[in-house]
Amino acid sequence: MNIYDVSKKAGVSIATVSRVLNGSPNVSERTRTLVLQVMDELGYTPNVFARGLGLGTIQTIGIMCSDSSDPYLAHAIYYLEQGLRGYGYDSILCCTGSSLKTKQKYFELLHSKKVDALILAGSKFIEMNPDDNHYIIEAAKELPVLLVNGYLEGDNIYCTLCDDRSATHHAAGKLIASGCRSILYLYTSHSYSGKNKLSGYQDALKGHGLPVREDYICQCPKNVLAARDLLMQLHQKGVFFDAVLASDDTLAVGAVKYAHAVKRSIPDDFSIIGYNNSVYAVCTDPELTSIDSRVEALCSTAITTLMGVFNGVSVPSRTNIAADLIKRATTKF
Amino acid sequence: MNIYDVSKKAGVSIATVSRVLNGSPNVSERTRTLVLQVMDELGYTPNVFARGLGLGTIQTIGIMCSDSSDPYLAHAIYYLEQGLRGYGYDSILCCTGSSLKTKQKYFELLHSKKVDALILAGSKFIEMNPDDNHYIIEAAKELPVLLVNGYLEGDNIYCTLCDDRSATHHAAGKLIASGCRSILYLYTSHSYSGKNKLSGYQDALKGHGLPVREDYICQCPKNVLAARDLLMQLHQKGVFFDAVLASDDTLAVGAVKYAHAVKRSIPDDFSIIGYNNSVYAVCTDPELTSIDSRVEALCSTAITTLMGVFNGVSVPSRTNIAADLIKRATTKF
DNA sequence: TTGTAAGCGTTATCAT
DNA sequence: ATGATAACGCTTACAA
Repeated sequence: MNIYDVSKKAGVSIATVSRVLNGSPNVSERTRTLVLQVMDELGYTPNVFARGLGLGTIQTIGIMCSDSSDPYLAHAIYYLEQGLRGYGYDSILCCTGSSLKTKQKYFELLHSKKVDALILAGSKFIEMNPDDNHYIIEAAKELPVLLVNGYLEGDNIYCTLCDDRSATHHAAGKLIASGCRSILYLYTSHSYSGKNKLSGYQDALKGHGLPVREDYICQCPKNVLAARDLLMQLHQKGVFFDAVLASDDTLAVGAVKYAHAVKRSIPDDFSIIGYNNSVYAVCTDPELTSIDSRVEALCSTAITTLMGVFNGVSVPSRTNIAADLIKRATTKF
Repeated sequence: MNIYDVSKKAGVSIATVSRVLNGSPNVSERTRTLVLQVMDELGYTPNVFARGLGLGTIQTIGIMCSDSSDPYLAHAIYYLEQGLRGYGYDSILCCTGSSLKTKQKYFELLHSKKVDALILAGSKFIEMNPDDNHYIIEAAKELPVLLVNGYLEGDNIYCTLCDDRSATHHAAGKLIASGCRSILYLYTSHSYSGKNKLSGYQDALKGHGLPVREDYICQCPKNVLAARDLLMQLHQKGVFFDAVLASDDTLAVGAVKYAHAVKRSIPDDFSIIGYNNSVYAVCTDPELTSIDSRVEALCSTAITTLMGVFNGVSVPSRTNIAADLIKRATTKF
């Protein structure tokens, strides 16, 4: 079942069939309907490989993420896949893990599969050491690379990101304004966005004349119980804190559980702000105040940008989106 | 940069290059290393389309799921993608939503993309009306179809599923044994697995001589707050229940929040069991007792089965996996 | 408006 | 062990 079968049955040449297939205007209405009807009768579907061979493209975007089971990335994947499909593009997904080596390997793999563009979802793809990002810059010479919540400068590289720095700056400011003086900052990783979040927190403290104490900046695995236990330890060591600002809702949930365990009252003498405004934020009692990083907007902007690139429209190489602070019950404001 | 360039530079024919590419034994060691070296120098990568055209396959599996942002499915996608990649297969992902029409559309789409097999992840793909599943049976004539946690009988269709019926049967039994007499069953949808879960619950009640009351079987959107509010309403209406068995952890979290809101003590006068043993189970205080449906095992079994099919090995058309009951703090046992 | 024929880069089947 | 060459099914000049 191929284009020849259709052309034979319709009594036209394969070129005409191809034209119908590709919506060329140079086909008489009569022939077009005839061919379409024959296609339908035969249940014909064009062979994607042959088409890809001829066109050098296959309407497919490669999406890389470190871990599709992370709720933030899971949502991103959802929005990306849906959005791309709306433009007629398929998505091929790669979960890379977080080692640089595997990231590079999958990057090459997608590249060799001749995807039309590559979307790197999440802030995990940009390494601190600039040399380690070189492979991305190189590859961008051959296909557009989109970063969703990551930043890298380079030709044919487009970034859409949430203004994490302002978000934590604002959030920390609100905590301070509501009376908190010893705000613990909990984070999971030293990514690009991780760095920004941290600096927002630090600047807010400085801006209010509060000391930035290194021992109030704690790294923690992205895990509810790990966060709870970390806070318990700090508590037992006698470290005093009256608020937690977390780089992820998971950690903030851990903070709620810590407060329950040691019977501190939220938000009266202990405030908590999470990040991502995920379902987790609403699982706890009291429910979490959380920063909404607006994944959906991020993803749809990324896709709009990509389509612009495909259409030769001039698009910004970097788009910033402001975060929202969703107030719930773990803060006094 | 193609096979001709390599053949020219290596001074051999393209056939030889192709043989090297495909690891044919009919190549002298000298020629092989020479060709490999030239490939390396030229940075040659074979064109996937041409290859697909010739072979009719592209080492890619289509994965369909209703919503990749659902934690259960997100995990499934992760395990499937990783597992398939381990066998050298790419995954192309489709999030279908839950309407039959779009499911069919994406099914056709993946089919037309000539994926080597189709994996339907989650129980949302099997409709109650047998006619509506006909398209799957038809398509299975042309490529293997794998159901992860769904069941459909048909040629070239392979199912791996969690024994949901036994799981809820066992869980409800434990609740009854621990003194609960009015167990509310909360569920989200009438899928295949949904039906099984429900019947496990019903049989357990019957088995213990307890009445199965229709008004104790409640449908609820898969949403923490919706579940909480539903229980609040029931409570206000004066409906008495001393336990909730939920078809999803999300609903169980809602039950915890309900208990907090009306100040019922867990587990002393109110027990809760969730389903899926997701991160949600550990977000609440007290933490949820939950049924672990063992997605990872499900997915890896599905992949093993698929590879068996590809290799012409005889594989079971249906594999059942027993669930675990993870005891935490929302139950008395 | 339509048809012919030359690619596209592989794999596979012949010979040699 | 190696080389010619015919598929594979499509797109796209170029001709008509």
